[in-house]
Amino acid sequence: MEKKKNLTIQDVANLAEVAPITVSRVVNGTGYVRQELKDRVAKAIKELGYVPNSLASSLRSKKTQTLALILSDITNPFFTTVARGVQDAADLAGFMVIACNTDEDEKKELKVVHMLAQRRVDGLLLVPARAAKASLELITRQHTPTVILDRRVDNAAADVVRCDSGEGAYQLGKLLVSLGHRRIAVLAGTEGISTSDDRIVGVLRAMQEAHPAAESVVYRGELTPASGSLLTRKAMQSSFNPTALFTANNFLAIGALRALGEMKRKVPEEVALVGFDDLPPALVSFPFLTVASQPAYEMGKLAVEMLLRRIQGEYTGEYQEILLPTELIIRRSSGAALS
Amino acid sequence: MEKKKNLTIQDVANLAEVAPITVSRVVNGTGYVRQELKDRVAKAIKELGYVPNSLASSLRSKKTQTLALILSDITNPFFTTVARGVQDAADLAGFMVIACNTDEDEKKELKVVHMLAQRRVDGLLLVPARAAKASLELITRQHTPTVILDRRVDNAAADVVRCDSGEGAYQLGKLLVSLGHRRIAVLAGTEGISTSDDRIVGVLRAMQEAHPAAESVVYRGELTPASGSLLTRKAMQSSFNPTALFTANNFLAIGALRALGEMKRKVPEEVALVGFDDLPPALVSFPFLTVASQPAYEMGKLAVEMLLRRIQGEYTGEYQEILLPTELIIRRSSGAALS
DNA sequence: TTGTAAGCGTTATCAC
DNA sequence: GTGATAACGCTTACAA
Repeated sequence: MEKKKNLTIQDVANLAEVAPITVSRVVNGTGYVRQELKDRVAKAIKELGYVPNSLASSLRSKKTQTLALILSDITNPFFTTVARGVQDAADLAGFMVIACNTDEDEKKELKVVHMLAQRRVDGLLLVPARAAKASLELITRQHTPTVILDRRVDNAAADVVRCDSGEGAYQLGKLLVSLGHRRIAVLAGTEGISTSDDRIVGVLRAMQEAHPAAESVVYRGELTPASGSLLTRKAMQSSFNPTALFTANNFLAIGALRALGEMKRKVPEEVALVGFDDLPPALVSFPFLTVASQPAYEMGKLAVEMLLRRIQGEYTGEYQEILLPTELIIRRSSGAALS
Repeated sequence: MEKKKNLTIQDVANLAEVAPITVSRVVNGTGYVRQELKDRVAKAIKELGYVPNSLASSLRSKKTQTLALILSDITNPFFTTVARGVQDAADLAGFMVIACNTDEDEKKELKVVHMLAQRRVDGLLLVPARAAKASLELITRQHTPTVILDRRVDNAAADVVRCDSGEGAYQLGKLLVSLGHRRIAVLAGTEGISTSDDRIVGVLRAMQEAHPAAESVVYRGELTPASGSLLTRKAMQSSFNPTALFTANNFLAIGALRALGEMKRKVPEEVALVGFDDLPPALVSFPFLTVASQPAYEMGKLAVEMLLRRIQGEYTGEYQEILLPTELIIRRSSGAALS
């Protein structure tokens, strides 16, 4: 039977005939150490197969070199891409990332934030579930540097990285109007998710500006394909009889497309479809949807860079908001001008 | 300015007028504590807003309640789904998950495993990059309970959860043969990735069994859409002139489909296409690909359950391998029998 | 440039 | 049931 005892810095120190602190300095590259000692320590570390215990180190130094990413659902390709941006940027700086799902549930979110606070993660990247009130309170009390991602939250003690949802939706709305649409069904998430709220406002503004007589009906539900299908059926079967659909996120668009297919309604010939969030090129063989695309990977990367600046004390100024533009990508689903 | 000092168990103990260890017992639900004291402690915790420091706790108890998931690319929907299964199962047991990407690079993998070892994670879920030799050595030396996911590795000191790639590929091969195909191009990852290797063997076996005269050519490259496109062009432009394509993973299939579209080759009329790994329903409006589907979510969940049994000492027997079946899903891309 | 000593915040161990 | 004490493995602060 092997010994289970873990090697400590003391073991290395003994073998290298130096003090533990010297080993620490070599391992972390802090302070001055003669080359000869460095070599001896390095040799001892390799010989023993010593792996430093970062729990002890973190306990003392109050740094965990760990960030956490809290989002609604890692399964959504938009967030998956954000996550990859986060991980790559964290990696470059020597940080690891703990990723957590909230499923848009404020209670789960609070639970998760509490667990992360216990672990003393150095910083948080949060896609807030609705108001995220309790979580943000906890974060503030604990002084955990935080960047809010993708969404707006009022008076949060945190920096923000998000896209201009209103403007993106406005552009999509203008496009639909310019193509002759006067009756648009808007499918969105439940109230309180700022992206959905802003996007609704954006399309509606475009319609009202361009054509006072334009009508629209807003349908709200969860941000899932199933919900997208359901809302689409409701919209298409209502007396409203829309000629175009606007979906507030990618999953809603996928659901809408599926429902329209099942109802044998041709897109874009019979109904035009535009939405938010492009699907990653890696996932789509034949891009079809007209969308306002958000730079997901960049958002993740930027958010980490901002967070690290706070953590490392390079920036201590007021809370900032980085507002990124969306990109309008016109494809077949929006169709040509109505005849 | 607020005090930055974190509250400790001692502060709670003072306020509740008990010993620190009693607070610990209440927080962790270990040992007996009178209800009255429990209440006093709970009240003190709430009043102060005390958040236990799990670094200290882990240092002493040698448990971090943390698992790590190491995979090639979180951006691949197959792995995203696995990750979600992992996170949900870990969540249920009160564990958090650190997710890391290796990009199929053994060096990155080793680096990541080393960082995780420093953090003393309780267990590892590893999708090994090729042989993963160095990583597995480190893991073995550190006695970190590990489950190998999705792939085969020789003599690893770890349990395994994966799918029967050979059998799945065999079924797809049989299907193609039964549809009349005699010249099949096989697109796969580079040598050493067990899933690709096994799948190649599987299709080839089906072909040779059913029809000795059947031919096939294997094209190897990265497991990306770009690589899928490239290999498809090579295959289609060669004198081999295949009537069917077999892709060893989802990204290769997407790339193949894209290339075939650009080459104006109709699927399945001019070329049939079958592949491994279904795309999650949430991502596809109109499922089209004939595939051998792996139960990604289940795999993640099972792997965690297995790992937890090891960690909690409920199972100490020999290393096990759970070999899951794939599901053959026949859709339009494989076409009907050749005329 | 190197070392000594103390302490980070818990929990294991053993006593009461 | 509850508590005192030491220990987990490292780094800070300071001394040499």
